[in-house]
Amino acid sequence: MGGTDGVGTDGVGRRDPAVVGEFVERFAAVLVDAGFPRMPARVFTALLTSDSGRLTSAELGELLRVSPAAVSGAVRYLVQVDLVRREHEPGSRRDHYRIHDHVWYEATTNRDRTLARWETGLVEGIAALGEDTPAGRRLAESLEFFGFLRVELAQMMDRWRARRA
Amino acid sequence: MGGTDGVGTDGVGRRDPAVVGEFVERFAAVLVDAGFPRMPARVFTALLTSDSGRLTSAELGELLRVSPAAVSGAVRYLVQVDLVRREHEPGSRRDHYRIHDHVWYEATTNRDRTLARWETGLVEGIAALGEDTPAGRRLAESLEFFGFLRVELAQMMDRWRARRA
DNA sequence: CTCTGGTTTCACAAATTCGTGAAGTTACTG
DNA sequence: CAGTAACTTCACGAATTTGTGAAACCAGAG
Repeated sequence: MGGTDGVGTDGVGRRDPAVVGEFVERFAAVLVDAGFPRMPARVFTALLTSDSGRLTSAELGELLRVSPAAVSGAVRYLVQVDLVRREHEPGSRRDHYRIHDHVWYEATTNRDRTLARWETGLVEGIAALGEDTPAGRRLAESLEFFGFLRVELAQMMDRWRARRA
Repeated sequence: MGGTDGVGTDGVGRRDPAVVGEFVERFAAVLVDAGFPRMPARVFTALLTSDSGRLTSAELGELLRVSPAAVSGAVRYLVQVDLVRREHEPGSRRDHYRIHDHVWYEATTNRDRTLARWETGLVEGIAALGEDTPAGRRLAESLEFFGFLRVELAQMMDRWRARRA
């Protein structure tokens, strides 16, 4: 452990590990009851609150007091959903995990994928119910809403990018 | 059971219960791995696919093959998060549960509440980390993003309302 | 005021999820 | 070509969640 990064004193050095740790737990809890699995939520928050935005598996384990196996699983999930990138440091054995520079941008993109699944689901539903039935029409309206949402979200993210430039 | 509503033949009467039931399960599954608790997801989908958009506890139980207790719990959750309204039919013992006319509008409003919690969480985090640190700045940016998102979502919903009129 | 249909609450059992320890893999190092 | 550090996978035990049956509870009807 180099002690140069995220865990110990970094930059300004006014970081109180106890306070930060407590915050990590609180914020992770919020994510959890928004539907996040617990361990990924904790790892994600740990990364979010690291100055470098980039920690090794070992550092995460130490920070959160969990086994390497737990870190491994959580990280797999986060990479899967594109909130975290694995960085392979060519010439070292340690993997680093970096939170995306603009995480929330990525997160929104994921939302898009979920939305798409909902839409195909709804299309099936409309077929099953018949589009001329009240229920069918309700589903059709839902479908339309999601289409609308998808377009709007894309435009919204464009605006956000513009604003950040 | 009156047999007039949602469950049996309604309106056009071309509804195949087996097919619909299968769809309910599939779509509920999609909702589940978007973070929904299972039973609420099933009840919600059942309501979504009923022609009347309004079913009794008993009808839901029969439709989904679950106990009254399970329905009770699921419905409590759905009312809690404002996706379903309880209707008390003055002069009868049966409660009816109605899906909101424009469910997704309501759902978005809820999202707003969640967003607010995230924001307060982030404010705490910035305090814990110091706003002059890299991590603090990352959190601050996140906070700004969520603020942006909240405003944009509101405007978006206005546009949707407009479009539907 | 009692009877009865309907819903909710409670304690428990079943199923799932979660995290650990230990063994297994992979790939730098000497 | 070992030796070893780091990560991953696997099987298991613990804890949480989920749904059920049964009893309690409420409210309308006779």
